Amino acid sequence: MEHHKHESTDLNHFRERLSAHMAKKGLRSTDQRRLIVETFFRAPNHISIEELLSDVRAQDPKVGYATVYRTLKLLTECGVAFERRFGDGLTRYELADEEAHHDHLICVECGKITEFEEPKIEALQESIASKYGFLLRSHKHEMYGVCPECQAKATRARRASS
Amino acid sequence: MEHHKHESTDLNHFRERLSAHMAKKGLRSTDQRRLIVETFFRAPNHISIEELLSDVRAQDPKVGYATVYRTLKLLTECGVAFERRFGDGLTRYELADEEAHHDHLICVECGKITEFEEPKIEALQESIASKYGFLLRSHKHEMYGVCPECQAKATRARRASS
DNA sequence: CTCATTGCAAATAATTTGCATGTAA
DNA sequence: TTACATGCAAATTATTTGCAATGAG
Repeated sequence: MEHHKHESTDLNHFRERLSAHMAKKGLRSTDQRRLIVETFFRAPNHISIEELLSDVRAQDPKVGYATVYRTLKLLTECGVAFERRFGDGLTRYELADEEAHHDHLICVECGKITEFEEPKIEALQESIASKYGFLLRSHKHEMYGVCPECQAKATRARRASS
Repeated sequence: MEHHKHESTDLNHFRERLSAHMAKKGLRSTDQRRLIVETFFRAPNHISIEELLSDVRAQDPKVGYATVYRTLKLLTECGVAFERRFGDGLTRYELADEEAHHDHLICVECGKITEFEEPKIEALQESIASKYGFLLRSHKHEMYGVCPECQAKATRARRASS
């Protein structure tokens, strides 16, 4: 069940946000940037630089590492992408889709990432932030545990060894 | 308001958890390990390896980088410490104090970290985990925003420039 | 005695940067 | 034509590892 992030998302909104940011900063639209951005939009969620680079190189083998890093930093700065760091040592990126905001359940055994949404938590967050006088910009909520499959696997292993 | 993590915490509980883990794995108790562990217990929360190393070296200048890394990894493995990665590129450690569990509000301007606790969110997390069949181990909940001081600063700056 | 541990330095890994060359605007 | 952008390789940063010497049990 590979899921792609654009299914229900208005990408033009993000394209415009990026153009606005680039215009304001006097940055230029290049073949590489367009390719990287559109590839990112089409990619599965939580993509790493490595994975994205290899998708990009499938279309244009000459694109360099640094350009992907620089472009993703650009997307992060203008609020089109979020950086995420789960337990493995790499940074992953996702579309900054505030509307359909989701958080993450991460299996500590197999690394599988499950997304969830809980409006009640979102509401509580706002009330906590205002209690401390914070102006909320974004958040990260990650829950670590053992997924059903790995629990079953562990049970089976225990049974076999006894 | 520097606050230290041992004020209300039963450190012996953690010392025992560590000994048990070390006994089970046949690991040895050395001067360096004891020094690093006790220094960590006394340190302010969210300490980085660098900071911890410098505290440790104030007591014994010969202790090496690698030993601190190795010892903190040990503490993490046996559930005495948690690793945390906020926005800056370094790993910070905190006591795995599940009882007085707190989450974090991080100021995106000045980096200040404020801790908060919200039992209602903890409860909701359990219900979400069980909905997906996950066995919950731990979680991270970080909210990013602008702290009251930085909001005031921004307002002042705006006023000055107009 | 034996094998884990240490400190050091070298090795990795992820990310960033300097620079000569290319190219939007 | 004028900066900004690119690709490459070298530099940086955080962390890990190999190894000879040390020390715990």
